[in-house]
Amino acid sequence: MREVLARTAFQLFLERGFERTTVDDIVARAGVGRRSFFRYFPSKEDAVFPDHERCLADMTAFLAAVGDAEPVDAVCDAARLVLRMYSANPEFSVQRYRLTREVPGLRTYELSVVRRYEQTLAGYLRDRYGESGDGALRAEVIAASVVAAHNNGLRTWLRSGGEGDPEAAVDHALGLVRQVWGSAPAEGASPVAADGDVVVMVAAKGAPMWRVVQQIEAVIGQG
Amino acid sequence: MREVLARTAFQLFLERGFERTTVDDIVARAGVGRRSFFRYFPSKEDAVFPDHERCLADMTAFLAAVGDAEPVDAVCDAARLVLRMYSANPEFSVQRYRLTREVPGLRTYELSVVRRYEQTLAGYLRDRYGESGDGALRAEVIAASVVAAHNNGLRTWLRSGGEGDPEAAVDHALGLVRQVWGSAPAEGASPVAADGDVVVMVAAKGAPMWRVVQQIEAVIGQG
DNA sequence: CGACAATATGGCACTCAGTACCCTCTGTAA
DNA sequence: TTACAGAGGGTACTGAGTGCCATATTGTCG
Repeated sequence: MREVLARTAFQLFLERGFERTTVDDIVARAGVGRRSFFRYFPSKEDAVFPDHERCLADMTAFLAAVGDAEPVDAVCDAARLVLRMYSANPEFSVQRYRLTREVPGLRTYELSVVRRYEQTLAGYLRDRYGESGDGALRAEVIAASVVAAHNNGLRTWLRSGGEGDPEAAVDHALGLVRQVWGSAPAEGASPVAADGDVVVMVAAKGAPMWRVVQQIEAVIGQG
Repeated sequence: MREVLARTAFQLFLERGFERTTVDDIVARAGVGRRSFFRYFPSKEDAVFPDHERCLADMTAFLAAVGDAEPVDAVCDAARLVLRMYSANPEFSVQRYRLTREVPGLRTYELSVVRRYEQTLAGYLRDRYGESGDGALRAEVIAASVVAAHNNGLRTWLRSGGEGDPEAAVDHALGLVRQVWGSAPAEGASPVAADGDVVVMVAAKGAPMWRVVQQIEAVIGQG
């Protein structure tokens, strides 16, 4: 029933546009009562994103289950759950993308959903980094970076109409974040230095010690 | 008139809460017609953030005026414009912060405003970095990082009730971003290397050339 | 001074999202 | 059969936001 409503609503949104479709239109075509619509969807916008609640729960569960993996890697993997939700239904995702671009109300709604993902990631990182010092700051900045990178890759794929490999675009985008935040095997290079490699470390004077240590560990494979 | 409405509305929001205050309540107390309210504010939420449009325009103008400054520094400075708007009215900003935290509708609205700042910054960075390669990706990730760092510093100050120096918190937060993204005079270090300084740069093997160059330029002062 | 245009404001009626409350139907257990 | 529970339907209401038109108010020209 919930799915019937979501499907009917989406179809009408594509036909007449989001704002020119009333809830009465939806329930009329679906053959149910108006009250039932709001039982399944708290708002008209929710019918456009019927699967984000589940995905958010999946992400929370995923982060609760990852053990002592590198934190940045963990949140990158968590972000990939969202990508998979999109890539599971390419046609739907592309149509929804186009719809969302055009409707301010849907853009705003999507923002609030994205924000919840970001806060989920930030909460995990805060736990890992600790509240002391700049832990919370790092957590929030990294979470924002991961979300921005993920969305960049995702949108690249969506704009292409769902052609090609979405994982590749997102992996590449997340690679930049992992690289910058120190958990990074840079593309084209082996993740650890082999014996005899000449490793030149470059850092700004006064770079914080945790970053220096993190970089070194990443290169010599002690991370 | 616009300011009278904003002031009256905010006062009522503090007294009765946002949702329990109707537009009719506002215009009744302000002594104007209901229609006039929506002439000045497209929505009830807008009355809570009456100065963001101007600030957004200021940011756009600022970015259009900065010359060939280091891009990350430029967007950090642009973000500080927002901070200054908040710190210009500490009492109001703190009250609004508390109000916004409690009202989902206001949180969502604020998100959409923050997003516009982020897109303004990203647009500037895109121009600077160029569309080719990962320019757009870097622009979006850096913009998201700057916004996240700024908001972290800002919220730290707002949570403290407006005590202390907001600039310090935001400078510190933005310092992390500038540091990570390569335009960084790390705290406590001189921004450029002096003659005879021993500068050891540390980078992962295979790090992209633009980052290495950027780091070097930042340290030896050619950027 | 008066006519007049332009802009600002108020009033009214309407659409529509979202909510509260209550009703009906259907299936199940005793 | 009654008793009950839970899903769905109907009705009426609040309140945001819009369109349209009437009414000041202001400024300018003759």
